[in-house]
Amino acid sequence: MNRRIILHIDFNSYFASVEQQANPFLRGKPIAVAGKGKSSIDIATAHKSTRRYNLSHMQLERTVITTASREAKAIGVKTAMSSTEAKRLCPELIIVPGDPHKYSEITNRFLKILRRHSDAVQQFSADEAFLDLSSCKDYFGATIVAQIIRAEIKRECGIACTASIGIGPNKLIAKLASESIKPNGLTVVPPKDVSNFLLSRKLSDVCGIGPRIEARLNQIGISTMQSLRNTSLHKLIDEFKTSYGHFLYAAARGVGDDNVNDKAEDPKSIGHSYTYPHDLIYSREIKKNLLNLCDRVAWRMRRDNFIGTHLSIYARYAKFGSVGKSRQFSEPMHDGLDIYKNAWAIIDSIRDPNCGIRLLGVSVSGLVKTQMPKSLFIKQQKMSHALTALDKIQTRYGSGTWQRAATLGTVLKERTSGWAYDHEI
DNA sequence: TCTGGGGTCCTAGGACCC
DNA sequence: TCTGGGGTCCTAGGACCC
Repeated sequence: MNRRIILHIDFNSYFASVEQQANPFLRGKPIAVAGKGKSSIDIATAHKSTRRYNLSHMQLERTVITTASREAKAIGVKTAMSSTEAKRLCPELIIVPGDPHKYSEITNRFLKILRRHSDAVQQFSADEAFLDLSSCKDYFGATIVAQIIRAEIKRECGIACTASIGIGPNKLIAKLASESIKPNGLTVVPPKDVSNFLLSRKLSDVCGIGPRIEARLNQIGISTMQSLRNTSLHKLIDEFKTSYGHFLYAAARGVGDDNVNDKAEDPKSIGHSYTYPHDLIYSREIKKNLLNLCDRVAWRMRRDNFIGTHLSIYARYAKFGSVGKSRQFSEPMHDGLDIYKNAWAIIDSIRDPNCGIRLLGVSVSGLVKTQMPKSLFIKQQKMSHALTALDKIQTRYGSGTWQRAATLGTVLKERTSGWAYDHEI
């Protein structure tokens, strides 16, 4: 029988740990990472007056905690808590703006370590991965590998970075195991222990059962893993449809996917969204921020050689209603202005002119990998070099140091030959 | 209890085609 | 013009993950 041994590894307080590793001043202190920092036009004014390691009041208002350090968690600061609430709870909390580049560097280092120990490594998120350790003789052998991995991470990623590890016969059990002891845990659940281990878990511990599903399960009298196991497949399918019903039935029995897919798959969509420090009211400011988002999406598409045909736009209003619309286009998009042109047509058709916009989102899907035409590619390379240089300036001097001319009080007007800037406003 | 930003997958209904 | 079945595409919305 082809029995698998799967390891799941999860960095503890990942972003916060990386920040503490990078800056000894932050070690041992309650810190939290919030927002992405320096990511949009309108954040600029909010950012200028801040000290290096704390977000301004204005930025604080509309960001949530992405990661809390161990010290902050001890005081009750949690992921997804609003920054203002976190600060109220823990006034000495140091809030650090997130730095995705820094984290992806550490993630690459982390994945490199894992690949020394298995050919099949599947990255699950920035700070989580699955490894197929079926080549180990038994669970004891896999446990030794886990200890070596942990020692290597400590040595190569830094003392502040710790990880929890779970080992089990499939991804479902391995992940539940790694989450059962934090931080720095190592939990091994061989097949003979799966049943008892699973019954000791809560419904919401299972990856795939969120708060809504949990509430629905409670409503039909299922509140524990045991009661889920006692429920017939027929009843689960009746309540949750075929695919999800089968998932729940299998999960209750510890049956899950054991295929560690080590091929990095192409993304299905590329998007950006942003919550503005001030609500966007006028068409002009919506346009300039929309163009900025479209530029960022297009930039990533170009960088990774994607074109896309499906565009989704999302807006959240100041009073918390929201609208979303998506549309399929026959002409593939790869340019910021193309995306902007379509995005504005969509948003203009659906938005409520009486409501300020709190959040704007742009996402392109229907992605196809393509080799750009050479002339276009050279042009884009020049543009990409320019943007890289501009990004560096922005990183050094703060957000808003540069922006497209079109977003400086001008709007775009369509001409027969294409799009042009026009001083309409 | 509505507080981000990056994603994924699933379902349902309508339109359209053969 | 109506009726029926099977299939696909498009769009909206919901739920989940970190």
